[in-house]
Amino acid sequence: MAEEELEAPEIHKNQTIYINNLNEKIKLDELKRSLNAVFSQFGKITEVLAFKTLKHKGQAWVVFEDVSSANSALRQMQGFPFYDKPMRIQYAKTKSDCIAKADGTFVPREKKRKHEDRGRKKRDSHDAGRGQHLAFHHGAPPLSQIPFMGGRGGSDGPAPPNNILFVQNLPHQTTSMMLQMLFSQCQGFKEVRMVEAKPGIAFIEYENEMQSTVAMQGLQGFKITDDHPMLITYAKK
DNA sequence: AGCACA
Repeated sequence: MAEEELEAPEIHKNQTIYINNLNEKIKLDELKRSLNAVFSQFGKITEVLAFKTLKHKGQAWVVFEDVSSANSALRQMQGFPFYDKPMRIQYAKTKSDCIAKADGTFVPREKKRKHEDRGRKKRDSHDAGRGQHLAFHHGAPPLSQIPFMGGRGGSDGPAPPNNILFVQNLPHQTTSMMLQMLFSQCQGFKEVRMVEAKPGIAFIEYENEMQSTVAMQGLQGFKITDDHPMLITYAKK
């Protein structure tokens, strides 16, 4: 008895993760860019998918090139506060089309045909247009501004730039000295303020917004410990 | 809650 939760060895892993409990107020385009921003630290992302239909609101699929990336993303970002809601992450149930296409195993699903005419396999061979995906520019993050601070304001969009940054998801043992060492590397650094009453968060002040923005982009998702990628947003004014 | 490939 008393075996510590041995994770079932038979979870069917997938290089695609399925995320739900996402903030539904966020526009799809922004949501996908933010997901790309947070998850690209775990490996190359092939595609991020999200839909706005009723059945699919608040959910997204992030397709990695490797299962190992998906695996660490799943474990490390589980419950990560994202637009003020903890992400719930699982492996996707099925292989993503873009992966199947690269595999050569893609078989176009027929949409609700009553009679399946299985006699016809149109040009099945190995067409599959390989390499038509890789939709994301992971090498050069397009995040001129990382927008997942919709949270408190939600519908009013991302918090406006601020020379003060708000950092969340810090591990408990974080000290202001650690943060100072990290954030003082960026131009314009002024000071770190931690809130004793609230572990896990900090405020980092820069001389101006340009500088705080650079720092945010540079340190977004930085892990002081392995299971706590920091989430940096602009502080509310 | 909700597992798709628009």
